[in-house]
Amino acid sequence: MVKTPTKPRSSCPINFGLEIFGDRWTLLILRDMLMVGKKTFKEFQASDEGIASNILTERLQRLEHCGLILQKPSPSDGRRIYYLLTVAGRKLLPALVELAYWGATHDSKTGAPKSFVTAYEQNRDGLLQALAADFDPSKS
Amino acid sequence: MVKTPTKPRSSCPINFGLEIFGDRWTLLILRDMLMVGKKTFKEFQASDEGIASNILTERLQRLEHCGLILQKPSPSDGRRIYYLLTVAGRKLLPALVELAYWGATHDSKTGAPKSFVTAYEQNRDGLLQALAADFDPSKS
DNA sequence: TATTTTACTTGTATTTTGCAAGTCATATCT
DNA sequence: AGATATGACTTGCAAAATACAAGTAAAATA
Repeated sequence: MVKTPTKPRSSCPINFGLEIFGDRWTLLILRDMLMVGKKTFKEFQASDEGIASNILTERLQRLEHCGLILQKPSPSDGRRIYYLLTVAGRKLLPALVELAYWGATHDSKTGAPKSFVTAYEQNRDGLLQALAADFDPSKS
Repeated sequence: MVKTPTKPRSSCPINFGLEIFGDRWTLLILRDMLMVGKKTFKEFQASDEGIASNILTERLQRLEHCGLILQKPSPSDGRRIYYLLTVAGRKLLPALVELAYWGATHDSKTGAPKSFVTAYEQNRDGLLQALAADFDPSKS
């Protein structure tokens, strides 16, 4: 059941984002797509955080509904669906990178690699471009 | 009742942030502090989204618990508590700005001022510095 | 002293989430 | 071809989070 779009609480641009991914799971899916290159249900399910399948289904549908991702069946395997980012979805990369940098520099037990922090601090633009190029779905 | 910190789902730096503000309300409070300059319970409650008082109380306590904000009683009015950002909290500004820019450029009905989008596109660093200076709690 | 303001607290109904198990179409193995 | 496995869901139910309305207490103002 796809959630019928409800009236936004405000016209704030941050609230606009929160109404799409203001929960504990959606941003993790976008992270997996934007920064890890994951594409399938199985791959998202396999992430460390352990999302439940019903939640994953609901979030993927919502993201598609909101125009951040789209489905494309695998040409080689009829069971497999590729979830790919739209242009709007890909534009979230800078926000995700900022969140990742904040977490990497404020969590004393972070698992983020030092290389990420260094890359951000020395050449943010280069990091963004490299990540954008790595996981560009137009190359899949 | 302050939520006792539970074991993180993963060591991902994005997940670290989500466990603090991965809900529909917390980031709005941080927005109000970082970009609007709000400081009191009453001011947060007055925001367009209409947060319930019990939720606001719980979120303020959680943010304090996580070290993103702290309380300081008003010197002039004993009823009033100022909620101020810590250094860690202030460092979330770039992430908030990215989210705001994304929302401003992807919501066709956005209430974000054109000047914000222009300022971001022409001089992101300048915008960040201006916002940081405007709402620096060390000046309150 | 009486009223108002600020920051909560309490209670209850509703909604969302988490977990386990099951379904179903497609694919692979023997 | 038949049996088994895989990928993407669906269902049912308990637990937790959220929304809404109302009430409380300390401090300030009239």
